[in-house]
Amino acid sequence: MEYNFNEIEQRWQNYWREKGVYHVGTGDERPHYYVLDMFPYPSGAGLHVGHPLGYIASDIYARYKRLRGYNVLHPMGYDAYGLPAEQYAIQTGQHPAVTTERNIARYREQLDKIGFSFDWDREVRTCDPKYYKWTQWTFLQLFKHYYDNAAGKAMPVSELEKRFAAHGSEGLDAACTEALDFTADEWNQWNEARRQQVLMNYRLAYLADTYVNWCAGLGTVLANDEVVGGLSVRGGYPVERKLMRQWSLRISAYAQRLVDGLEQVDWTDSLKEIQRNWIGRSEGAAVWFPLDVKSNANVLPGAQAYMPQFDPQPVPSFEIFTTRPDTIFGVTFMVLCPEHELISEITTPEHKAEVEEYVTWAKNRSERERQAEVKKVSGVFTGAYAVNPLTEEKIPIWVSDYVLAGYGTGAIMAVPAHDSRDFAFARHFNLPVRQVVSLEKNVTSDPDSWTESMDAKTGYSVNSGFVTGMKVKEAMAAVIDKIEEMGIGHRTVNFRLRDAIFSRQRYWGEPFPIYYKDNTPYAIPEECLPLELPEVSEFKPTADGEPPLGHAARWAWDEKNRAVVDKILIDNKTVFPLELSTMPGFAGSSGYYLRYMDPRNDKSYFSKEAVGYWQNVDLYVGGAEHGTGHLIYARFWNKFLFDLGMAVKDEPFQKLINQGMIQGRSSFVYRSKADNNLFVSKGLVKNMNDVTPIHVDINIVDNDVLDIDRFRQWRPEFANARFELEDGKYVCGWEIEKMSKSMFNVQNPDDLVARYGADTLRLYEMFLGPVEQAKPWDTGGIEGVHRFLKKFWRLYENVGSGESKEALKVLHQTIKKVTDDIERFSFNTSVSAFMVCVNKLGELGGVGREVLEPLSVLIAPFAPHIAEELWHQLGNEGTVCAASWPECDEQYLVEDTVKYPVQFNGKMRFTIDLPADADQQKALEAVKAAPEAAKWLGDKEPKKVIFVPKKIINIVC
RNA sequence: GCUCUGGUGGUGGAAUGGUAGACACGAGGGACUUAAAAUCCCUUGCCCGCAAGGGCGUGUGGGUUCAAGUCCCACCCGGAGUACCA
Repeated sequence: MEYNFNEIEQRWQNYWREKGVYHVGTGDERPHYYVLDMFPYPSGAGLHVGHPLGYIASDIYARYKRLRGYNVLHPMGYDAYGLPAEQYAIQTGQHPAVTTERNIARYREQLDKIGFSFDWDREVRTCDPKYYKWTQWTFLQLFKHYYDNAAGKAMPVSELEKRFAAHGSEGLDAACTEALDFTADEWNQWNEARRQQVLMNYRLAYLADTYVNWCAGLGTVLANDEVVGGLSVRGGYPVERKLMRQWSLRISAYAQRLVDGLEQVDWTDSLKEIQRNWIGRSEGAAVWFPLDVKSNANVLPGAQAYMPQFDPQPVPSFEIFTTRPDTIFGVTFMVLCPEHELISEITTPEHKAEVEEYVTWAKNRSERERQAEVKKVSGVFTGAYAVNPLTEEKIPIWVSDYVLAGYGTGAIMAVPAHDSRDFAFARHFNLPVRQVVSLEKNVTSDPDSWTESMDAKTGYSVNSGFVTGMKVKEAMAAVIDKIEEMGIGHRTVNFRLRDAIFSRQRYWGEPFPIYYKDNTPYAIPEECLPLELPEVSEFKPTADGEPPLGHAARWAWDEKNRAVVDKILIDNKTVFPLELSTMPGFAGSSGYYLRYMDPRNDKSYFSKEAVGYWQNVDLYVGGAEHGTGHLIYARFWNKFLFDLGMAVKDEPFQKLINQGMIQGRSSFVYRSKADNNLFVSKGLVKNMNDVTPIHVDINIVDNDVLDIDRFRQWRPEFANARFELEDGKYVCGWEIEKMSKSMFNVQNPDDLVARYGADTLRLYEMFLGPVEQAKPWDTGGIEGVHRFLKKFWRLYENVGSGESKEALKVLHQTIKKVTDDIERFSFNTSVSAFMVCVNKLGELGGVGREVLEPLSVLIAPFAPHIAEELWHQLGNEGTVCAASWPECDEQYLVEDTVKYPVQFNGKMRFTIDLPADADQQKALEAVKAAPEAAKWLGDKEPKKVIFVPKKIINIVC
């Protein structure tokens, strides 16, 4: 009987569905294991062969774990909110819910054909109100909590209010936008609006005027990870910085825990490194530099006079951050960012015009312009001076856009000798450079002769007052001690990680459960969730620039009746306007893994029992491109829920594997430049400058040979094409590129499933190479895998009787190899192991069921359909999915003799067979007796003999 | 620039200090067939040689070791992340 994959796969997919074979229950006595894929955004283009790669790998692992006796949670769902559906809606008027629904149906159809073991009863969709109820709920908890640094966790804002009423801000160590200092009396006298304003300074979800990435092309603000090189990741539109009132998540409060948590998880070093870089922790000092308010700074009394907290009439000062406090004696100028509020206060009249012009110019530059011109030095002198608190020198204050508003305090002390950016600036404006660090003790050179700064973090301090002669590290500590003693600064840590901007001026996202009384945001009661996305007449922004929700007629909150009502009823007494922004894509994807544990719960996000049983994700599989977005946000979200006592593990994803991208393999034809209708076969192209390479659809190319007839039909302009052939064929060139429609190199999994079957596709995707590695898709090789499955099938056509020691040995070798390979996620080598096994068993012939039955279980994770079919043909009932993983029995692997490679001076010369228990002496005798040995050993005596049992013999002579 | 990766036949890749190139594709040759498909067999890293055999080979140059694709040092090239983060 032929291997009829279409019929077999259809039959068993139906069976699995009807019997609910993949349905997972929570809480049985089996050990638990949670295998998760990053859920897809259902795009209109459907899946290409790159998408299922990770799903296949995780499916193999999930099935394997199940066969090993685990209760395996393996869910799937959709990240269904997002920009493409909405852009499409703007263009066509088609409601995004409709296109999303349609795309999901298509995805599901494609996924179903591949035979995954997902428990679809647990499916979630981020755009489903039953799901986003909990996204909104979590947002409200973030709104109602602040981060207490002393407690090291999130605490209720209600506690904060009590604290303020009793003690004011005293003794509070909390994450905040701005350090505030007030007494209980002050707090108690403030009105509601003022208090709310103060509380907003601490909330983990807060509304504030912040510089945001404004993307006019998309009509929305974007988070940092959604902008690359000054362009939006989606759509590639330019992004500019703009001061806007936006919701943000105070993710920076968790920066330290996000760094620390990386120690506990089993991720690749490169991904951990990406996250560490993104979080960007750096240790250093915050130092207050006083302004030179009197003109003769050089004769001012001691620096103590400037101590802001002790001076009865504090000298105006500003705070800088430095990672090199040891270089404070080398400061020759200060730089403020163009956004710094001090600029307008300190700029002297004669510099005012120039400074204002520069600041305006700098602020209006697009992010892209600024980044493109990073090498160009620009800046302007304010006319004002600061005083170096340690040297009492007068130091000019400049403004430049190389100092960024968002990092540290937006102000720096410039040490041009030891910072390359300061150096470039100093050279450009002819400012002094003073060496304060040298590699060797007391050895200095003239900085005027330098062509670059000396940024090394090793060496010794020079020209540096009381730290001269100390090692850099000691000098750092000494300077910090000194400034702490003087009360003008302290040791501190800065993070590059910014708070996540959480508002989007878009329609297709979760509405904020927030309404406004007198411009002050208030939470909708949790019992009233979900706040459902309203219908709108248009998906574009409104005429007066409001987000699309501004078009919604029914979008106001009736506080008394606790209901959404018509906007015209707004009276700002009991009916108030609702927030018009929606949440970003990462909102819905940040906690979905927890919801899968208990997806139909309408009382809470997930039950205590469910999370207590499943704990966290054991294995998470997805793309490395989420390193700075989703994987940071989800860890933050989880840590917050952990603080609330909901999540039971501090880290959500224990082990994480990044599947590599599958690249496209594009095919090219070469059109002659001299004759526009002539196409030259690759081998006949003498000079690539004479031809134009043109992308050609990979579907009309087989094994690099072009199907000429189909090429002529492909596009009208090629209808009369002429060809210069080699050996009667037109040979195409190829190149590895991104898989994309425009390059005609997209391979769709459905076509391959129809031609070869899902099992072949699954095996081939794994056979291509290591899961983590990027690799090109080449359909050519799929034939080999398909042939293997046919051979595998044929083994079961004539089942032999009686035991064969040889066949059992092959089986157990394969069990061992495949088990090891799965454990280390080396699926490409397990496919080879199966091929080797089948080749050997094919040679032996007439293999019995004591081999074939375990073998069908062994291959079930990889090729579940054929495994199920053959398992049933052998007379088994039920499903192979619930069988037991075969154990390797070492007794079958014992060898009587071992083939030893024999080396002379480390070079392999020949092999000899020795009994398995041979020792070094026996081995040496055997080697000497071997006829080939004379040639290498001659009459010399071996100087040394290395004998590694069962491995190798090496003779040194 | 910094950080992380990777560099092995015509191609994808294998080899957890111990026979480099498993397995597969492609290519060449053959069997079966009226023919095609399917299937099966042989050859296939490079160089010398009719052969037996030998030499050379894992980006480059050094080193450690009885033994290095694998470990160490320096460099070259590709890919990814990040980018004035003080």
